Parts: sequence; structure tokens; C-alpha cells
Amino acid sequence: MPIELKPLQALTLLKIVALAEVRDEMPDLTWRQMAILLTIYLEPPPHTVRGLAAKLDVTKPVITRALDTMGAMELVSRHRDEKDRRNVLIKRTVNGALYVERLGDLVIAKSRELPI
Amino acid sequence: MPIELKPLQALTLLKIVALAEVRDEMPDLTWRQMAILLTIYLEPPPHTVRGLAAKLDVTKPVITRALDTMGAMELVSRHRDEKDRRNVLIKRTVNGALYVERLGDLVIAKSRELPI
DNA sequence: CTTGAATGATACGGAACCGAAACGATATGG
DNA sequence: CCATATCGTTTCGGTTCCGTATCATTCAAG
Repeated sequence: MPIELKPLQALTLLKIVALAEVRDEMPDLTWRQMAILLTIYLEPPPHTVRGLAAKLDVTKPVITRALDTMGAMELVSRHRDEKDRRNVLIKRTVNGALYVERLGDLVIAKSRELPI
Repeated sequence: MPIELKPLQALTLLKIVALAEVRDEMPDLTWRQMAILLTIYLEPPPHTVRGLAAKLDVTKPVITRALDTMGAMELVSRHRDEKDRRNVLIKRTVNGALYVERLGDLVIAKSRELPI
């Protein structure tokens, strides 16, 4: 079931999210944090620092720092992999799931108000 | 013609854009810069610093600085309003239009590759 | 004119982020 | 064991962004 979507509609949806971000209708996340969050919540686990760094094509410290910030927000959590204690497994949290859910709902709700 | 879109699909589109941003497939813009850019290119002119600040609910220096950055990228341009020389009118540029167009096309192209 | 209001730009100190390099902890292979 | 490799973290210096306050310019009203 592919989406029937035109460029202008895609841009309008993006503008909705950008305005929500800027207006503090959502907790502020950088693009990198957003990419990490959505990867964790939309793709199947397990997720590791190294795996995320490869997928996003950024260095590992970028992932570590983003996880620090989002961990403090309780949007994600970290756990040592007991099978290989060098790895850190990044897991979803209740707050994170709630945040992502609200983000999706926000786009839908706002887009309904528009002559899109 | 409202879009038929579900939250998961909206999140997937957002993830596409976030990944493109992070991977340097697009020139890096902050959320604020993105909100300003899309407002300028999706809403009818005229656009002023004060008007954008009110619409985004941010202070004027935020707009001025974002325009500095995006002006250097040639994504927008500034012109004194000759009718009222206190105002600055923000206008679209060729590069900016191209950027926005590519952004929309990128989302469409990537979303077609996905089992969305 | 002169005064006051409005607009956009600037100055300043502080916070967040970045890339590169170096670091401990853990696992692997001889 | 021991040497090497891997993984995530930390450190470092530098850049960018932020919020507040202040500024110069321009307009409008008396």
C-alpha cells in the first residue's frame, strides 16, 4: 500500500513538524537525535552504538552523546549486552514510545486542518 | 483532497528526511532554519523578520541569525522595504527554490523504495 | 522639529554540539 | 597467558546556536 503523496504535500508535512519543534509543542530534538530515535522505534532491534553510527554514517561519539541527551529525557535506555559485554544495547522506553506516538499523531492532526 | 496518511507513515517520512539530513544528503539546516525556509517558500509573501518571529513564536534575533546563515547559503535574500524602510522583506532565491524542490522530491523518491 | 514607537541588527555570556584523537573494558586467536 | 582487535566512552579545542539586553535607523504624531 504505497502512499500517494506529492512533493508539496511532503513539504507541508515537514513544515508542520518543523513548526511544532520550533514552537516547543514538542521537546526539542536535533536532526541527529530524531534520526536515532526514529531508527530505534521504527526498525527491529537490536540496536547498538556501532550499528546506529554505521546506519546514520556518523562517528560513534555522535551516537554516544545523543544517547546521553535522550537518555536523560528517558526517551531511550542503555543496557550492557550480557552475551558480549563490549556491546551496549539501546532499548525503547515508555516515554520514548509515547513521544514517538505523539509525534505521529501531531502530524496527522495538523495535516487534517490544512487544505493540503 | 486531504491526504490519507497514518501515523506510522508520517513517522516513516520524517525518518527519511532526518536520515537524509544526518547523512549529508542535504545541506544541514536546523529545525528553526527549516521552519523559516518552508514558511517562506510555502506561504504567500511578504515575509518580514517580525512576521516570521511571530509565526514561529521565537525572538527576532533568532530570525535574524537564521537569515544570516541561510543568506550565506543563498537560500533566501533580504531587501529593505522601500515603502517602509524599517522593514526587511525576505525573498526567495533560485538556490532556495531548488533546495526546497529537491527536498520534496527526495521524500517522494525515498518513500517509493519503502514498503510503507 | 521633536518625541515616542517600531523594526531589524548587534553584543555578550552561556550552553550544546561537533570531529578527531585517545582511553578503558572486553573479547578473540595463537 | 599474551598480543591484538573491537566496542563504547571520554577528552580536547573549536564552532554554532541560544536568550537577553541594547543599539541604530526609520516612521509617525504632535
